[in-house]
Amino acid sequence: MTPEELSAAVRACLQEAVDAGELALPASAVPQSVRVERPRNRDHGDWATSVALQLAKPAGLPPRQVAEVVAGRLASVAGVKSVDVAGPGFLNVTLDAAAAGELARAVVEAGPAFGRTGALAGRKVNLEFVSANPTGPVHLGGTRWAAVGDSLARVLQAAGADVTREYYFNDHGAQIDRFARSLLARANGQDAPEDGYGGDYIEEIATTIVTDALAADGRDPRNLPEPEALEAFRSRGVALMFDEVKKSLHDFRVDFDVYFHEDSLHSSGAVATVVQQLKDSGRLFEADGAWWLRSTEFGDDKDRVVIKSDGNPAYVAGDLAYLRDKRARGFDLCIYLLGADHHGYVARLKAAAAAFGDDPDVVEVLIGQMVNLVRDGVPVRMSKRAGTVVTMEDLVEAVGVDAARYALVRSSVDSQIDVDLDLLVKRTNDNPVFYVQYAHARTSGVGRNSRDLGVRTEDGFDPSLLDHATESALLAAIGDFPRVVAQAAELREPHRVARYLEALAGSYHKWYDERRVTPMGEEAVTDVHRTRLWLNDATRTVLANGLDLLGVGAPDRM
RNA sequence: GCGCCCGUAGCUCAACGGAUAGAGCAUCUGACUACGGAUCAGAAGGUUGCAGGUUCGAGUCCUGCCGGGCGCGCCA
Repeated sequence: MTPEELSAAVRACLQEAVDAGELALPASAVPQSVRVERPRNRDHGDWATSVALQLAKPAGLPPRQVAEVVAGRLASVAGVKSVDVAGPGFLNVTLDAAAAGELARAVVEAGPAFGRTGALAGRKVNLEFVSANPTGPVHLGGTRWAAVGDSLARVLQAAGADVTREYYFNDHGAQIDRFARSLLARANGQDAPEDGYGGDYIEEIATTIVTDALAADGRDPRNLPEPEALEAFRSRGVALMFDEVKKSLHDFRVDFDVYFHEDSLHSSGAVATVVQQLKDSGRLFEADGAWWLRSTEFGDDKDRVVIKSDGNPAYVAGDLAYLRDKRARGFDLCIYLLGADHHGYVARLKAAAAAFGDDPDVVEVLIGQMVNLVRDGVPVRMSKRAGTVVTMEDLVEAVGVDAARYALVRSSVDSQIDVDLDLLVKRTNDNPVFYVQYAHARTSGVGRNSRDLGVRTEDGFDPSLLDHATESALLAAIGDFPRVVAQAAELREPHRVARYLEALAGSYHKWYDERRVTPMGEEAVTDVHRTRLWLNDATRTVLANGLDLLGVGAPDRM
């Protein structure tokens, strides 16, 4: 029996009780779906629901009395072993071992599909994340958003959404000009300008640009007149940096469906069109020589300049056109994953939607807190000047993709997290990813061993044999997976999957310690071995599906 | 000053408004002569920053403080 089936059974019992006049409840008070959860304390049964507590008030009865009514009916449902009313009115349900054990087969047969739901079916979602400026490599903060964003995309897809991963490439404006000037200066052996970029990578790119140009046609771009030289270094530099960023992301197993170039919004005239539309609809006003969007009408804390007094579009102009573009491409939900230093954008992006008469709820902004670099327990301020910037490549080189992704995705984005490179390099066991991966490797090993000794799942399955406490705990954990995934998708919190996997791995290790799958010596193969192998394989399926949602490998051996 | 996030075990972090607040690491004690000990069993460790409030029930919601982070450009 799956939790979904139990939930439906509880609801049916409620409905019956209402129909029979045992509960005086308005039809609207009967919940559409009853929440069934694993109790924290295993003594409280396999599953629990607090529905009686919630219905006590509308029913005008003490909660325990409501619970008794439901319990009486639920106890006779096939597969339910016992129902207890506990505490203030919780319903604690224990399933027949056989009914609970059926889950093992269902999971194995579902395979990679187990955990997928239709919770977000029909939603066309644009998920924008990382979107770092092409003026340098992806740093630690961007790495967090890469891990979280990609995992969130996978979780949303598992919930049935149609997801496009998108990267907004800010290849337009003053920052890029500074980048180009920095490259040119370095190519000429000069220091970077005061407001420029000075990392080693600038030197490398500058050198590459010159070398490539000389190899191509023998013309040194440094000898061009300054405007042309700047343009040469700008376009080549951005392209090289872009390639490097893409490569880092790819090596981190994060590939975007769309790399959107901000510059294209300006060169295509999209920005001009959008500005004209806003002028026509009276959403813009002129003051101090500039054109302003009256975004305060839509919840922003101040109005925003869209066209600067020098006639050039301000950054928001690109945001406006970009959101229009996303909507025109058919997305009904546009999620932005941004760092805490951008939280001021939330109101602005919502206003960008509202200014066009669009529903602000199509824009959803997730603000993630910063990543601190720590060395020996002391926070290190990341600074390009001091050479203390840690990049995505540094992190991967130090701990590997699996450990890096897992460490960054297992915490809520609301929490600031500390990354201590020295610690991660020294004691990688600190990372719970190995606990989870080891559990998967163990399921694989058990499968290999038992099959070598002739245990075949297809020869038998008797779920009533799964009667040990560690077995009901493991089955309950397995059964919880679809709910966890759906909840992670709904709340946009992929870290829940990681925490769930740690608990599942724990349940598996405890079971492994208590129950043996592989026959000993000349022992004959029986349904006990076969049935346990089903449970082993079911666990392996869920661990693999869960790790996949995090973009972390599920090794067969470690 | 205003806005957003955070404050939970020694450390890093969890916990749809639910029952005795949980994991990992660190500390201590046990378990390999048969599935890999990257494991398991157990101990210790907490006034969930403080003070009020909401209700059957608050780490979670509301108000006010205290502490930390990040923002508040005709920069991008």
